[in-house]
Amino acid sequence: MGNSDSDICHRNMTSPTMFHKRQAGKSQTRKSQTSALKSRVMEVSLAHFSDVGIEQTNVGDILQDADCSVGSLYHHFGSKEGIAEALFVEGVDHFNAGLLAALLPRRTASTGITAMVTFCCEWVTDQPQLAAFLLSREIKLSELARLELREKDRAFGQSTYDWFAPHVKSGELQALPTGLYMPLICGPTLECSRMWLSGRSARSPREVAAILAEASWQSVRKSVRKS
Amino acid sequence: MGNSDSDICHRNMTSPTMFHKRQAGKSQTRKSQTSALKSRVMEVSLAHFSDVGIEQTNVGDILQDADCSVGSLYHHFGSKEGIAEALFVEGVDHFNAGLLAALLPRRTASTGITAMVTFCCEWVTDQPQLAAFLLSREIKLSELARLELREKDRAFGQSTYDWFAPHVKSGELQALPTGLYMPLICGPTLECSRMWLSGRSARSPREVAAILAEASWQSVRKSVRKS
DNA sequence: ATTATTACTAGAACAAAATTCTAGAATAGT
DNA sequence: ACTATTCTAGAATTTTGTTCTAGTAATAAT
Repeated sequence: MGNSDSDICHRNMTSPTMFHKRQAGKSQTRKSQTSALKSRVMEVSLAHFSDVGIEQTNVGDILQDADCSVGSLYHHFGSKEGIAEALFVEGVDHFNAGLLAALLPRRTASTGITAMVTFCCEWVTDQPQLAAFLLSREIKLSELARLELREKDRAFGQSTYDWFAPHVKSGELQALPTGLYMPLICGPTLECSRMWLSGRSARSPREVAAILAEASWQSVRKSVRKS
Repeated sequence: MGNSDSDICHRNMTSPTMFHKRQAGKSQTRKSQTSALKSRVMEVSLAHFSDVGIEQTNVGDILQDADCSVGSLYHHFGSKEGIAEALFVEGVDHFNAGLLAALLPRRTASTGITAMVTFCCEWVTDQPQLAAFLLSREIKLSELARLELREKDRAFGQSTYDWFAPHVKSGELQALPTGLYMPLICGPTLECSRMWLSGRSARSPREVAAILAEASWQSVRKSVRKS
């Protein structure tokens, strides 16, 4: 008798709605339900994406794990790639903001470089899933997102350069093409991160942060050397 | 009149063969036809993969561009990922071999490091498609290929370490955890490569090779400094 | 030389997965 | 109260990767 309600469902029932509200929850406002749904989808998707990649992740799993309907998902994100895109933009924002927050307060070149490298290492080690996803770069961004990202990138580059410039002028840092500071300072760290995230290395970025910071500093400082 | 042969084709024709031989070519040996087909598929696939990624590439396009049938493709590669896997292994072999060939003959630490960085820059600049594909790392390798790759990786790491060891002992290079030499030496270069390949930077790796080489050298040399 | 075996090619058929479509419910705006 | 908009739902469709069956060329075996 308990299963009566599933028995009476009509074959080929066309009306998709009857009693929804998957969340029996105490009728929160629709707005908050919606945003909860969106972040649930993003959270679940990130787990899948960073685990098996975007391609191997199937929408059905996301739907199930996030307890979301097809309609809702496509309404909010447009496509599977759309979810990836949202995650990507959010991740980049978070990382950039953190890095700037770590860098800008530093008053000397060497503490600034150290802060950058250390922040990278901490960030990657603390949120390996997001890091793996961002570094994987298997995302096909939409034209819109691409532009948005490029602008963010530009602004970020500008901010860091504004910090660098005085130290270059004062002779602490080498004068280099603008686009080379980031690769030189963060390149080794990112490479270590990739290796750790993909299991090719056992040492987490955090564990080697000090070495990386020192090496990066040596690579961009302007120094007088013996020999 | 010319189109008669397409008119007489039966509806629901079940026999798939009639007059094959897509290549009207002067009946080369089957063996060479086959290997030509395989490399055509790989070439075409690389172009697509590096352009839009593996996921976004669809098998139909590869089939068409390489003038290959579904059957042949799956006979030779097993799946879309199979093509990617073949490309990946081939690419890694080529890169590793080239790097070792550039490194091993060098007799001093500084010329060796310079040779490594320079080689990376040249290689990436010379074959941007393959480089972009290898660096994207969106390939889901089979268990078999994964093991094969890990072994190659190990052997490669060993070879480079054998070259480094004497220079570490002699005090020219810093003593570092084994896994850190590659990231420190090639990290900045790879980061620059990624930026150039994805259009975020205008300067090709080759153009900045000298700067990168010097910086990497400074980051791993053992030096006595003023200040 | 003839037959058996194997490697390869071909494309229709199939299956699985992404996305669209239709429609109803909740909310906001007037 | 009514209209417009946003959101949810899932069936229906489309797209796309892969399998299957069948045939051909080349090679090995007898």
